Amino acid sequence: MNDDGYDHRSVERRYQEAWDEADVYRTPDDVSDPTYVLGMYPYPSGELHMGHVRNYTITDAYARFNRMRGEDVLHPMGWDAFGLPAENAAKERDTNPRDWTFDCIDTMRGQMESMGFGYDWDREITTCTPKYYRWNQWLFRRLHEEGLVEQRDAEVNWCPDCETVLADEQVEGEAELCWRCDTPVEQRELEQWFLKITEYANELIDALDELEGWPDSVRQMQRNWIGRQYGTTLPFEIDGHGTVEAFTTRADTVYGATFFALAPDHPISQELIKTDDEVHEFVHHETDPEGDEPNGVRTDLTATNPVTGEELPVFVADFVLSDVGTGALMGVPGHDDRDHVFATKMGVDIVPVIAPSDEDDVDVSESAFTDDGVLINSGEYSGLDSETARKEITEDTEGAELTTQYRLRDWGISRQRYWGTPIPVVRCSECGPVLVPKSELPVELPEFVNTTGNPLDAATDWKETTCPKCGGEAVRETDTMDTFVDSSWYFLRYVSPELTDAPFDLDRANDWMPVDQYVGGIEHAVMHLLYSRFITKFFADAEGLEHREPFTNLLAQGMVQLDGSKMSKSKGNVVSPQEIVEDYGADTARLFMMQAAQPERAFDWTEEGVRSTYAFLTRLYDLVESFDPETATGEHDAVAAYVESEIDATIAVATEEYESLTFNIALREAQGLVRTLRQYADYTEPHAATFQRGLETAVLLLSPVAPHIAESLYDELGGEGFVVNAAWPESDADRSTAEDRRRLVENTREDVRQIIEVAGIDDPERIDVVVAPEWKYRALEVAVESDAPNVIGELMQIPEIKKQGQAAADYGKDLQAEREALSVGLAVDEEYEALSAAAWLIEREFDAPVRVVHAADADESTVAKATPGRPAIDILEP
RNA sequence: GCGAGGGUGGCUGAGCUAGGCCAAAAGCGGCGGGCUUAAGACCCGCUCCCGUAGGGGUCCAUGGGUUCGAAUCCCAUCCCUCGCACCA
Repeated sequence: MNDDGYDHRSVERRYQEAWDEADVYRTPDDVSDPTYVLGMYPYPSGELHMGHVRNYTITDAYARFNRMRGEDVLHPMGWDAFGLPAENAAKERDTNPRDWTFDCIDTMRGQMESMGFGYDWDREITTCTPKYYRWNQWLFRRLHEEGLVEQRDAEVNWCPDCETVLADEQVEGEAELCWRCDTPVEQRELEQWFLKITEYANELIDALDELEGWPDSVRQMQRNWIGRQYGTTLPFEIDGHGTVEAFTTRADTVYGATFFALAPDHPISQELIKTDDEVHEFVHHETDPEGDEPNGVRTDLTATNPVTGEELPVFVADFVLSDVGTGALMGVPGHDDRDHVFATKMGVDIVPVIAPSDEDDVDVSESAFTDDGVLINSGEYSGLDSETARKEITEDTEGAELTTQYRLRDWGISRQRYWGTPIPVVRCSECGPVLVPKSELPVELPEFVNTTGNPLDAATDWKETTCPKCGGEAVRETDTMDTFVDSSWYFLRYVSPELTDAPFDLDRANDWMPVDQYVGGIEHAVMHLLYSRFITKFFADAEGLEHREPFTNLLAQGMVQLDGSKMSKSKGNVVSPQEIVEDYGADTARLFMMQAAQPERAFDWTEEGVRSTYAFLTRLYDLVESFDPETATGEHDAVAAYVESEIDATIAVATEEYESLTFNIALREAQGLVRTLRQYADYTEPHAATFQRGLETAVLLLSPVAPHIAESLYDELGGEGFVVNAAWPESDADRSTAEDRRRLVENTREDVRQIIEVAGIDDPERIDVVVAPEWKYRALEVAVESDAPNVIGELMQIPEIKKQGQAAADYGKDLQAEREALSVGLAVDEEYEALSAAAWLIEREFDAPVRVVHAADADESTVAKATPGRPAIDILEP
């Protein structure tokens, strides 16, 4: 298909084999503190898609860059191999999840290899193997030992299509759809195993502040998810039903409480159903928690306000949620929007108790005033500001307590599916649930049975066992773990994937962790990343891991789109990586993706972009091929000096950009260098050593992203060994000086063009570029440093300047006028040199000889116009 | 509603966390030129307005402010994207 381009197929195959043979991506166990670069491991669907390619190209390029800079690098890959799709696929294809999964893994590993991703495959992990998941079971035991596992009946999210429970995090949007299959989620009451992530809620939220290597958006999402709120629990007496605690963040508004409300499934509501027909009617028929309107029914009960002693009417209301706060609340219609709506609807009093300030009156008849302010109508507390009042009211009130509430719930990990880690518990009629002893781990999955329910229920031989405690008859727990348990610690397993007596080697993990750069999709902002942080903290507390956070730097990579929308099978707008590799090669695909946009931004895949990237690689290939140092007999002239300075500038910029993972900018530089080299060869006979260095530099700078062709060209240029192991090019160029030089050259060329155009010069005979006299640089320096009100006086103190007479006075006036904007740029010699080196560009463009001259060698009226950073230009017409 | 991030020249999109080097990078598209039998590719320019020597004008969502000076800082408004949401 692309017969015009270089032969990517043979190049890529050759080096993939060579790397493999030389084992170049291996990270030996004895290296010390390698740079740990990790992409989120994939679910082995059997098909590598563009999102994967982008994700793993980022980590691969970064890993290669670090390796070339002499770092030891840990860059492993594995498989998030448990999960429901395997069960569905097995049913469809009449096979079993294990065979299907391993087939998929083999296919995907092959696809990754064809992309040239450099992984240490000796560290590959596969979560569906007993040697991995036994450590999930071990982890479950350890969590249990530390009191962080709990079994309880719970109202759970149930996906009828997946036939399993979902964590809150796995239910999406207002419509409450399953994150995997978009089926509306139902509620069910089931006995569930929970991991008490809430015990870590405070640290999980507080430590976010220190995670400076994470995007703000992700940190904010986690903060929201954890949802910490400081407030007060107040005890309300309800006669005949005892004390009911109500949580409020606004204890300062307690004098404005005019009703009390209970959730429909609150125990008291449930009791009232039996005796109160209206409550029964409401709870069973009218309640509409999904609706926008708050609905409720008045009961015969009253609740005693613990601060004022007032009796408040008690309602059962559907906007009160049993899993928020205590499932009961005090209603303050004057200062809460929703309470206001409800009170208006039910005809409850609305009393203002907070005013914006001392003097202000507040009108709450139409809408609530929800800001903090000053208390009014609040007895002894009137006149206090909201914050103080909250504190005092809480302190003064018997039974009131400062309370912190979280939105975060414990992590329900029970899944009623086959293809997951069996929860290592046996249920004994005598002893209840008993943990499977450590010595009997792993509890391995039985053979798959194709059935409608949970295959583990159907596996009778497996299910029926004896109690480890009393030896009596017992059955195994048939629930398996959420696969997020697998991924909550897999990054630790890579450190010692074969270890048989612990999940990971502690000493090595202490040395190698945390992951220096983690890369993956934003969809894991809460779930996976929160669980991983939780489990890491647990390992720190329980197992002596010396790190409390797993990922130092996190990059959430953007989407790969087609025509502005996400690629997806359902939309049928998928570009297959395999086809691109076939047609253009992995290097083209990788380079195109990396240069198209910053890694965190979405970008559009375009056929045109791919073609032009391929054409670029082909041009580079041809340029290297056609270069013969023997026949390149050019001098080391001004042009060569220019090319050299460009090589150095390119290295300086590209290196910085690679460091910050802004590959797009680094690659633009590298591509710019190739263009410069082509122009060089086009314009004159190149100087062999300079040209050679330029080509080598371009190849090295491109190699992290386009490794195959880089190997081939590196070899062609006489490089030793693999480019993978080559040293990153060095330059002593300073980026800002390099940029000053480029700007000077660009501005000067621009000026020449403008003059020629505006003055209507058709065919210039000669172009003189005159650098400003040295004393002006000196004067500029003085002016920048001076804080005298008028710089001219100060300048005239300097003999060297003073003797310039009127010229000095004129320039001094200019400097004074622009006083605040002045800054020192290049020195006179640097300017002269930069311009001399770039003169050929002007010559070539206007086909006229260019002289770059010092002020001393030029005519006085011309020199007068030259200033530092802005040479005078004199164009001679025939 | 709450929170986060944004609104830049025909389009895409840098710069804006350290205000002056910003009429504002780069790419695309468009225009002109070179190369070529020709097309493509490639190379060189131009692409807000005015201007016969590098000048001037207007400009970075809108309106105000700070400053000698603002795309860059502050305030308000409008719009967009994302996350959370009857959260007490």
